[in-house]
Amino acid sequence: MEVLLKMPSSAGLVKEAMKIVESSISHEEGCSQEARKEHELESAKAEMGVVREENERLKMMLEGIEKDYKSLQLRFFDILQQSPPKDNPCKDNKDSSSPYSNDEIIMEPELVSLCLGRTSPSDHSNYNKEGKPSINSCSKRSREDDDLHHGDLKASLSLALDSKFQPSLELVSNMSPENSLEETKEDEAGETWPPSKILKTMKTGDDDLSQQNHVKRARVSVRARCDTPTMNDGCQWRKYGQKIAKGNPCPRAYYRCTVAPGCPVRKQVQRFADDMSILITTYEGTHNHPLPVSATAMASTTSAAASMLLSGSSTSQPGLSSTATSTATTALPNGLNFSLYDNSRTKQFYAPNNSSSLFPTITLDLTNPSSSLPHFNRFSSGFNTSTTRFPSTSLSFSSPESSILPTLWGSGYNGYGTLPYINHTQNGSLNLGKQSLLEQLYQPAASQQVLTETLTKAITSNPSFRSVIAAAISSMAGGNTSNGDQGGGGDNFGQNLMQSISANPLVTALNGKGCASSYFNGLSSSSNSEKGSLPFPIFKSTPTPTNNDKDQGS
DNA sequence: CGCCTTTGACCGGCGC
DNA sequence: GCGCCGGTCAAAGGCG
Repeated sequence: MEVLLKMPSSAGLVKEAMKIVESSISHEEGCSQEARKEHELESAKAEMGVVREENERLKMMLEGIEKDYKSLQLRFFDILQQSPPKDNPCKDNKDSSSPYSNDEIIMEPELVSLCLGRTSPSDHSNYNKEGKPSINSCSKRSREDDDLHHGDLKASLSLALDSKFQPSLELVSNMSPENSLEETKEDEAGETWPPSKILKTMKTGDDDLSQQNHVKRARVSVRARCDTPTMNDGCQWRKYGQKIAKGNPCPRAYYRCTVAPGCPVRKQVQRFADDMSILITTYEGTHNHPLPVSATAMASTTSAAASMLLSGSSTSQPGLSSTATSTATTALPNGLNFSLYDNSRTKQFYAPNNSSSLFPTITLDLTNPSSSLPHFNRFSSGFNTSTTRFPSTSLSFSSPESSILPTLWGSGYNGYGTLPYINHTQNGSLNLGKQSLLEQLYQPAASQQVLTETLTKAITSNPSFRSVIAAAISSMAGGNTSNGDQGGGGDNFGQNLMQSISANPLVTALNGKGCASSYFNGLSSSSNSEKGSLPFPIFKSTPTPTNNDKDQGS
């Protein structure tokens, strides 16, 4: 639009120049060097003609751009008008003829569900004595959201940084609660993972609810190298069972969140059969209580991954699920690769066990492929991938070359250099090849431009990818100044994200230093209320001298 | 004493 | 209908 303002002024300058030239012509009549002057005049006129032509071309271009802009603007408003606010499931839950109706809402590709484990104590008031969400609070919150956002396709990522520089992480997704898959699960069924006895009553009472509950039991499986029985993800867990699963000599342990009574979140921990050093932790459900700071990062990541999974499982994303070829790899700038796998053809995904195939499962592979796992395909061996009722998705952030963020990911088990390695193989696969996204995020400012373009492409190409990026960034940054601006439209999400990244003083400091670990080290030494633990203790596995299978938060 | 783990039993889903 | 398997329960015992 700057050009638009300048163009008329430039045209005016041309006219004034013409006047000056003409006046000079009349003024200099009768001079002795008339021929020379005329020559100059001719050349000046020719020059003016060229400028005029160029001016006309620019005007034409400007008009075209203006037309395109207006048409796009009109289309944008049309889209906004054609997508009215989604009804709250608390309002019309009984009206849903299909049990998947709410899923469709959740899986709206333009919506980024990042409502994760609750960190705000105020939210705790929304739950009743048993720690279960109350319907009233649900409807209340949804009403507030509706009033606030009027159903706009808005999403914003807010990284809150409190005064003590604690990594108080808050992911704000300013959609109505029904767009949060896990919140919906809790609100609808009252309990995400109801015991079998409760399920019995639910079956007799409301089949729709049970079906919805069944459908939405998305799981997030995290694979990480860990020499301890479990990963320390910040939450408190109580072991309630152990089983020998078929096809794996290592027993599978079942844990239940004990941070708050009645918390439906459970996790399964099992060693990878082919590589005992790899621990497979499968999370299911949503915490119905404020999470410890140390647990928010993992909750963010898993929740966002689950959101990505569900969004991809229902919406056919052109270029991802509908690719005719089994595999398509797109090389993006700065070494960022997108590998798209058609899961139904290549069976590239893997499931930790057979049971996971009963539910949509997303796998976050935090192992370093270069260390002991030469290729991702290795995971697919030994797993039953033939009878999956729900597609599985695996996400791996990989940086085989170097070990970045060792403090972040591998503080407890140094030397593993655990790196996120993304493969999205449910509908598509996201392979962050030589350089992981996170690594790029913390590169020096020299590649900032390329990074911006890369991120913009990635964000805009796959809406679900936004969730993962947001979670990853939030997991890394852990804190940021929140300007409270939640009015960013869905189209602006990527832009807002980039602005958040660039405006983030932490990232700025990182860019200045060019070293993430130094930043995190400094952060960890600056202030820490978590008993000396790092501010991002996800996947930190504290070496336990005993054989206890404890996985208590730090 | 309270919390935790262990472990066998039980239940439900699924395939044959 | 039966067996397999995953998931859960709950009693028993251990530990701080």
